[in-house]
Amino acid sequence: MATRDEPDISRSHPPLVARARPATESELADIPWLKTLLTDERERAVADIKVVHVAIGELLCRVGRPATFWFGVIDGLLKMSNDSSRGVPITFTGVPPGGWFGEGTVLKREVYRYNIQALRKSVVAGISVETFHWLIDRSIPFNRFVMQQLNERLGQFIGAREIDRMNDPDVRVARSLAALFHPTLYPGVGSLLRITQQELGYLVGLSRQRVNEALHALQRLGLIRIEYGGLRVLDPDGLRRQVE
DNA sequence: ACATTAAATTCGA
DNA sequence: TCGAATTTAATGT
Repeated sequence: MATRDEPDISRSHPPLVARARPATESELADIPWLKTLLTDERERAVADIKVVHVAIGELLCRVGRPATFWFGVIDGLLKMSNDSSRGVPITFTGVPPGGWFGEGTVLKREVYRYNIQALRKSVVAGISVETFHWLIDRSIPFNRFVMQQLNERLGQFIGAREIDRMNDPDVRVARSLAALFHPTLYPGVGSLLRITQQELGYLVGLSRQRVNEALHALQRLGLIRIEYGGLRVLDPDGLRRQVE
């Protein structure tokens, strides 16, 4: 049997909160919704923001834990998976820098309904449920940002169902890339997507080799350009329009 | 699975 | 502190 090329998810849940620290200026600059707030709102939000560094493979939140934070990715890449406890993963979504998540569960003060795992060494920010609601109660731009996230994510999950059902690996990679590269939902991502072929493999559920082939196929179509340690998206719509 | 190449890190002056 | 040497990581076949 070949060496298992999955990240080790067996480590236990460390006290993330204990490791958290306030955000630096440059980290604050990477939080899209912060710019839309009024001065006093921004002050309160900034005071509440906690930043934590998570190691590769580390779990940020787990199904069933009570929601205490609204999370956003500053740097790195997270994998959101909604997998049944035994067996087949249902849905994967990548959360690149600039993406914020958990609003659904935080809004309803429920428990998390998915696992969040760091696909690479990442920097994650979070604000408390209390501050989240405080902002929801008074800032319209903030509401707009959250609503946009919700709406886009809904579309993503619907789209993910289709992707899971497609057999053609090239198309699966294309569509997954299109999902990752979503300017509205992830303003932090430029046209350059820093993701290794290995990571894409985890995300899409294919071997690294097959991903490599698929990427070259997409490059031949002029949709992307392969670069070391990542790739450049040249034609997001073209990726999205790939059909089996 | 293996060979090649890019990038990150170490180390010596 | 610079850059050459070494190690690690990613790619391509």
